[in-house]
Amino acid sequence: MFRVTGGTQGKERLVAEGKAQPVYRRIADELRAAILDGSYRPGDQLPGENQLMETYKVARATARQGLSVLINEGLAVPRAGAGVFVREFRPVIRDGIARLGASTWPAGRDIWSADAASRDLQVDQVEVGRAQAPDHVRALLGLDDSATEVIRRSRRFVLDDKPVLMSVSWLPAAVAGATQIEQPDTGPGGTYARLAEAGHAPDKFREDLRARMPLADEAERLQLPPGTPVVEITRTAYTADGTPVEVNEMTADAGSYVFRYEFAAG
Amino acid sequence: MFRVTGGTQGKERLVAEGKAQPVYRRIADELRAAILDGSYRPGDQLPGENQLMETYKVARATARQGLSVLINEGLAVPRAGAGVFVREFRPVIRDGIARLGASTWPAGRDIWSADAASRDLQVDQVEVGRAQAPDHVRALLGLDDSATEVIRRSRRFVLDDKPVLMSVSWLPAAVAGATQIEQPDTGPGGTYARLAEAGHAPDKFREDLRARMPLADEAERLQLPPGTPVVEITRTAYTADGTPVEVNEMTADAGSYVFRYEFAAG
DNA sequence: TAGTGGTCTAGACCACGAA
DNA sequence: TCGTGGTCTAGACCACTAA
Repeated sequence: MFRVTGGTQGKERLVAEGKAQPVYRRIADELRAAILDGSYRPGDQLPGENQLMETYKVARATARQGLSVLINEGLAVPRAGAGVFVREFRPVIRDGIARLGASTWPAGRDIWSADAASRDLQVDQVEVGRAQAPDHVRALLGLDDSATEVIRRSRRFVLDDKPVLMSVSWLPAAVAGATQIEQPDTGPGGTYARLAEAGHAPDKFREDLRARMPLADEAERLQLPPGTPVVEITRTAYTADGTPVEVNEMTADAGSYVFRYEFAAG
Repeated sequence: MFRVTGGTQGKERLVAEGKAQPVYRRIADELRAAILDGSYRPGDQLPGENQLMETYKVARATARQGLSVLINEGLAVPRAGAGVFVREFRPVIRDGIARLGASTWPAGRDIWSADAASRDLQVDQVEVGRAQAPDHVRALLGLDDSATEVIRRSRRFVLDDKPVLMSVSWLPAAVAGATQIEQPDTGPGGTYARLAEAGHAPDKFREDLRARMPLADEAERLQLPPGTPVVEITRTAYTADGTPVEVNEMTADAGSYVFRYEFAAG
């Protein structure tokens, strides 16, 4: 053989195993197993590209591809210049239905260490003003073409110096115009208290949740490492007579949240 | 210059733009913009590796890396031997709270085309039997060390020939033993009807939702293309006196579901 | 300063899908 | 059969982090 550069070889071994497994998958599988069985704990440094090249006798790109599997699975996080580390997962619980007193519910130990109270939550990048409602918001608010002006409130939430959620809220100008909702600071009780004062008290809520991978700009604004999905929540508030008065679109770092809903049987 | 092989060059252009952007990101950005503005529609084929190599005068690996960005963002799906295509998104709505009659709620046009009724749902890979409860389930069920035996029911749901959800349910043997819950077919009304007959009617539910990337074996069982997160739902059912009687862990294809919760204000 | 990941080149062989 | 993506080699230069 006078082949000078690469090409795939060594399939014999793989075939002999009965399963044609690419090398990079074997690397990924072994690292994954070591992470899941606790050989590497959250925060630990994993073997890097150079070490994997030696251990498995592969080219840089192949070692890299093996690591990229774990990174895309969200099990590992790369830090340029430092190494690849096992991801840590410490979410906050977001209670979708706050009205149910905690006492109503059995204590039931939590899976997640919910020390939310002791954490530091900041609000950031506040933008408030009038705007035209985008199509899907217009549909949800039931606005006809003659009244598409809305109050738009955009904010970012930062937990312990890490951005965790972006929120954009739309309210019909006919409902929320000329109230404190048009100001960055909505005052005590927030938007819903102001809506109540204006005779549009929210009475029912709908939340639609969807998970997907972030676009590049979302990943940047939320400082998401690769392998981190976002949860998109579309919340619509209705008055007692069924009129929609607010649509709130939230984009949350999936690694920072557990979403909890509690409800009674029919 | 007599450099024979690679290395990074052409940074001049990038610096001139004021932002050092790697080539593969520029490729990804331009393709993404074309997808988002509708130049490519869901299902359309995108330019492949070979074409991108020509268009941008880059090596195969670089073109590939550009495409991988879109694939990991879930915007594109690769089909070996065929090409890379714009992803189609047609989720089903899962209603977390079924008790609220549809009539209670304003019609409010849906964002998602919810034609769930006309789709074909199959149940698959059913496994029913006795088992030891894993630690976190034991904690949620409040089992002490003397009574850790549970009924385990594992199933997979397939919608229109595409697996969309895996479900594993655990019930204390003391509660569900010697009932039809131990059989693959639980009979009319299902598990909850049998629990009610046995004097353990579920009265309250808690659902904890979390999104993450699938592990390799989950991606395989759910036939998930890369760039697709899963939603992990941990549902606990309690009787009226607060005793937990079931824990159901579900793993759903995030691309197939929108999760909906509706509730009233406090 | 030494080591890490990030980006890139220029090739190669393969299995698979569509025509 | 031909084009596609999937896997792999063997290099290179860079920016960044940590000691």
